[in-house]
Amino acid sequence: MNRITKRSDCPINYGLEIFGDKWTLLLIRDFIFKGKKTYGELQASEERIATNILAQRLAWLKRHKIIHKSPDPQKGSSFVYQLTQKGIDLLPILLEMIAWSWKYDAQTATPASFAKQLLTNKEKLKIEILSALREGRQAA
Amino acid sequence: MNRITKRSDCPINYGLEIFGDKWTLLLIRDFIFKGKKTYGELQASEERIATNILAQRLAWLKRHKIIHKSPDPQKGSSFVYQLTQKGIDLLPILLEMIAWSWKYDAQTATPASFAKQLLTNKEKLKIEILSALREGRQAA
DNA sequence: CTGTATCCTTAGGGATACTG
DNA sequence: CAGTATCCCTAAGGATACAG
Repeated sequence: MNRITKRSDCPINYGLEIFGDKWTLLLIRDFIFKGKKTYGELQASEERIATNILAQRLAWLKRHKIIHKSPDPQKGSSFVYQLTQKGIDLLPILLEMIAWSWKYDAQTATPASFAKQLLTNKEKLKIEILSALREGRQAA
Repeated sequence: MNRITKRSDCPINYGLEIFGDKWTLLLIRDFIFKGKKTYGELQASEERIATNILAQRLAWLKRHKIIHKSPDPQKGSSFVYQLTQKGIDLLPILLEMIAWSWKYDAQTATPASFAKQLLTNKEKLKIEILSALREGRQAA
C-alpha cells in the first residue's frame, strides 16, 4: 500500500499492489455482499476496522478507481461510496477465495447452499449477486 | 501472517490470513506457472525475495499444508517443495487475478494469447496448466 | 455522521553475515 | 546450494481525541 517502487509487471503482483493488503478485500466484500454504501456502514464490520485506516483505504480505492464517491442525495452531509466496474470485477476473485476457504476451512461461515451453487452454477450465482447489488439488496 | 487472534470466520478473511501477505501468491505463481521446486529457484524470482523471508514463508506454507517438503532423490543435501492439492487449488484465484490485471493494468506482462484463452476457455486452460505442472514443464 | 490528526506499537520485511 | 541468525527500519495498522 502506497508503495512507490513497483516490484514487477507481473499481473499477480499488480493485483497484490492494488488490493493485497489486510483490509481492501474485506471492504469489497462489504460492498458486494452486504450492500454497504456509507462510511458508517463500512466501519461497522465484524472485523472492526479503525476509522483512520478506513478513510485511508477509501481514498486509496478511489484513487485507483475501484470505487467512486458521491454526495448522498437524501442527506446533505453524507456521502455514498459505490463500486466502479473495476471494483465489481473483483467479484470473481472473491468467489474463488470463498470456494477455496469453504473447501479447506472447517470454521468458515459460508452457508452450504451458497457453496453448492458456487461449485455447480457459478455464472448464475454471479448474476444474482450483481443484480442484488444493483438493486441495493443484500446478496449474502 | 503469524497472527494469533483470528479476526472473523468469514471465508474471505480466512483466505487473507493464510495467503494475504506480500509474498505468498507470488511463490504460488512460481510453483504453478514456472515449475519451480527448489529453494534456489524460488529465491531467484523477479521480485527478489529475501532469503530469511523465503524460509519463513515456506515454513508457514508447509504448516498450513499448502506445500510439502521432501528430500531431493537426485541430490543428497537438497529438498524439493511441491504444492499439495490445497495449494494447487489456489490456481483459480490466481487466474482471476490475472484476468483482472490484464483488463485494468496497461503495464501488465500477460501475453494476449494467454488472456484470450483465459476469457474464452478457462477450464481448458486450467487443465493445460495442471498437466504442465504434473509433468514438470513450465506453463507460462 | 464523516471524517482528520496524533501518537504509538508491532509485525513484516530488507540487508547481510554466517553455517553445514 | 539451502538455509539460520541478526540487526535494523519502515509502513501498516490500532487507539483515541477531536472537528465540521
